[in-house]
Amino acid sequence: MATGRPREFDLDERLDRAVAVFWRQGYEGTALSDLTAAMGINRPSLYAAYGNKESLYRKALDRYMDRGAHVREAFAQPTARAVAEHLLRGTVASTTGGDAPGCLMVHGALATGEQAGTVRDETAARRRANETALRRRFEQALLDGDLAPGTDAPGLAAYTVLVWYGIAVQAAGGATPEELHRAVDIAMNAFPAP
Amino acid sequence: MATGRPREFDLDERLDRAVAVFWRQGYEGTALSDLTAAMGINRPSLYAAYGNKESLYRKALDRYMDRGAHVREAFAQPTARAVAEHLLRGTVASTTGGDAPGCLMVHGALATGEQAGTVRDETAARRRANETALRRRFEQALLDGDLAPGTDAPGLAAYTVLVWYGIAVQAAGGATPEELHRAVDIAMNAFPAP
DNA sequence: TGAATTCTGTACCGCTCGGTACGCAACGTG
DNA sequence: CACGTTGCGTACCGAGCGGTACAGAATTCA
Repeated sequence: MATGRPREFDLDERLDRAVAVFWRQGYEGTALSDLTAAMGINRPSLYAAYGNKESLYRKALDRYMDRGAHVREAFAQPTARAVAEHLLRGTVASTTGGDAPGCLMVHGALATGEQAGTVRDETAARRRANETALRRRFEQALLDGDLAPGTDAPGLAAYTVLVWYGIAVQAAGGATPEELHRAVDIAMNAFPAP
Repeated sequence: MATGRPREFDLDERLDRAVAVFWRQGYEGTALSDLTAAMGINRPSLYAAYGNKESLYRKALDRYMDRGAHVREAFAQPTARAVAEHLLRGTVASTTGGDAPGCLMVHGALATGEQAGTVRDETAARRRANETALRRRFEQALLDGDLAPGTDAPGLAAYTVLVWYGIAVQAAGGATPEELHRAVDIAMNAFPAP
């Protein structure tokens, strides 16, 4: 069986560049020509390797979440409070650092036209998945005795992601890490003490 | 002096419909054909009355902020804590009620392509203006003795808008008012007590 | 070396985008 | 009623969109 001409670029490395573009410009603000220019490949190569624009966006979302190391690290923290603080501090860092401001899961496709409805829903579903994971973690903390009995774990999860995504919005608008860390200082006061 | 044929529609009433479309779909997700269909006017009428798409969007932003009664009401509350709580409760109501989910100032143009850069910056500037206004209100509260001396008023303002915009993001993803109110219950714990 | 297979680059497709030219209709004024 | 002025509706514009056909180049296997 013949294998054919080998691909001349690395799939993941070019996908990272696509992530950066979607991150900066959102799904609808990104044209295929933006993607091909940033990725350094031609259009047919893009289609052969990643499928159409929507499919590429989904792959970019996957890649983005896989690379969000601070989220995994956060969930591994020993206490609910540490989980939340690690998450929020890490979010400040990742939304104001390097590639692009903000968070792909927030402004990749927050409000869109009808055509991009499935993309918008998919992005929203991933945000909800974060909340669900956090709620489970907090419910575990309740069982562990790490959170006081009677603590509203779902409410706490809703509150935490809300701050999370609020950070992303403000970062997209040019907020500085210092400013956001001060806000996180205050946000942590809402958390049960220990 | 001759006055010419009178306009056959009400400027503000049709502008409200444009607000609803931008609110639902964002700036880049909204085509002119979406606007003309929703507003019930033809394209040349739209251009004559409101200017081009970008100009219409700005007018929609103005209209949206003018109609955001809960924000004005919030700023008139007697204490800093009441200002914040009124603001957040009102945001929950307005982002999950009637017209469209979320907040135009958040997802009207959060991340965009280069073409819409000025629109994105304009929208971000309005978000910053909210923060500035809130900071001033809190600094006044400090002078009033309503906030304890040494309280971080800018940080508190940054925190409050962060929760504000976080609510908008979650509402856009389909969060219920009950869920968001529970999160606000917790968010208020971060506020200095009285 | 030749056949089969796969990637690359050019050049193109139909469609929709934001924006406008132009002729007609509706008004106030003389 | 004639005129100037303004809004309305149709029909159109160039440009850019997402997506693809096709021919040539690069590779493996027989």
